[in-house]
Amino acid sequence: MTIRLYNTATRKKEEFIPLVKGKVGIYVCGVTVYDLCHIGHARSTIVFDVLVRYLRAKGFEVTYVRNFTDVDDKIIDRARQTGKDPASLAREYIDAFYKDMGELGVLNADKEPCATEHIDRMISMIETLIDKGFAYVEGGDVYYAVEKLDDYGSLSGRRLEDMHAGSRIAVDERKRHPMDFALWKAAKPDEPQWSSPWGPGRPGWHMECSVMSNYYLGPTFDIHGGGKDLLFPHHENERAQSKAANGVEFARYWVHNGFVTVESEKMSKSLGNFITIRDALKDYPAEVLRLFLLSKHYRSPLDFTRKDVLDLQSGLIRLYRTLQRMKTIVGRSEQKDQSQSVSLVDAPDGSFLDQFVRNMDDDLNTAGAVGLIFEKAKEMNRLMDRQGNTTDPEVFKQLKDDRRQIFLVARILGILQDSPEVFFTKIAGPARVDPEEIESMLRERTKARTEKDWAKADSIRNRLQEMGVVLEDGPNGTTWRLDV
RNA sequence: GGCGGCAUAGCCAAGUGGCUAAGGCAGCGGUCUGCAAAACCGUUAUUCACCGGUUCGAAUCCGGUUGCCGCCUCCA
Repeated sequence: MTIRLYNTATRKKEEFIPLVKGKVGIYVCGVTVYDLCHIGHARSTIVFDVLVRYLRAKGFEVTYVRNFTDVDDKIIDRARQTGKDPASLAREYIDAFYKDMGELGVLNADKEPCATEHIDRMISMIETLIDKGFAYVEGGDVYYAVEKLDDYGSLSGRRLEDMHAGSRIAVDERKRHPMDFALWKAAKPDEPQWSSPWGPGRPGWHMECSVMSNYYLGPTFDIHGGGKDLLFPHHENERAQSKAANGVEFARYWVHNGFVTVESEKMSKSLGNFITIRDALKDYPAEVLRLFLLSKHYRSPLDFTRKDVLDLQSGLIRLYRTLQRMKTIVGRSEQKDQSQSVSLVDAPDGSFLDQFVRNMDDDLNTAGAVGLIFEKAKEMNRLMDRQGNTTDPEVFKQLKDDRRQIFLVARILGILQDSPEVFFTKIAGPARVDPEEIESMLRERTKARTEKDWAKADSIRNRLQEMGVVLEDGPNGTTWRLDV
């Protein structure tokens, strides 16, 4: 069964057939490291994290490249404002990226290059472009001539004439065409700079991705990803540079994720509605955020509202309750043999795993996949309800098998990775209760209940409720948990 | 002005030509319980913004209308 991906270049869902059978090269535009990452960055990073996990689960050998843009106007500006050195500022936010994305369960890419590590190769590519007549030098700057590439604009579906007509931006008169863009920028005083055949300077933004993707994955590779906003001009220009320099096709499948809005408004510094991952993590456990970002199709816009996130949190709590219940009934899951006993590749038709694969194969329908997990959890609860106190080995086997399957798909989505206790603690916040005291109150209440002193039993329960403790009377006695 | 996308129940959200329109949240009724909690069962869209068209058959394809959004400038 093959994966179908929506290819922005053709505006269609297409069957994904890798260049080399069984192998996938994927390049995703990372972040410019001048500030903390926000939930929009989180969405993009998580979507491609899941894509890579899924490809691997399908048996592909994946080379995943995700870059850091560590030289750029914004970094230079921010460094100036804060009196920091641009390089150390970049380092600081690279560290912050790993910390924040790590908390969200994002795995590292195979290659995570910084632009500044590839300056020499960028210079070489610019030289090639000049030699081939696709670029020209003006003073210490080098520009790419968009008119020289016959299909410039085809990736983003634009025509040069249309853009020309709508453009109201002051055009640098050194450019031969208004849409020409800088490959190399002459250095201004006090800016990071590297020597080049055109004098000291730094590369234009698009160069790094052309060079690094080609360097790690070859001139033609399988998947290029990034946020929708990067389609133009960034990806269009990347593609133009590489195609012109290498004379072959660049990325074969272009995958773009949609934007995150906050309470129906685009995140922007001026509106003050920028939500950093760090701030979001103060309000919600990482998995709630992760699941929320995967609960809508990756290409659709996603509105981040408190109500919707909390609604989803309620759902995740229910999944964890099911897992906790499983633990008390059939015991802990055995991590080791999980991967051997269940597999994505030979799932029987119509089975849970088969349905999961069908959803994910269809342009990474994580929302549909999440729905399946809820259905499976309900099925497990039903089994546990029906079984009650008995210990039917058949039921045990079924439950364990169900749990293995849930964990298999949850690992691909990167959820349900906490133990239920840890998860509930994250939601309830740091414990303010003394377990000893609760146990003692519980004993008192149990005594009252055996004496059918309901008034006393209920008053104890109410007191515990006020302490944030919820009781559950079951056939095997009373258990307590933090109210979430 | 150019390009693109989206409109599915109270809210969020799958489904893109044909079984009874997934799932979650919230609500209501029920089972269980001394009462709760949790879980489960039932229930909440004869209908998928609106109007036409294609088809034996459309939420799903085509045309139009309305509304919302994104990109065209740094942006995940």
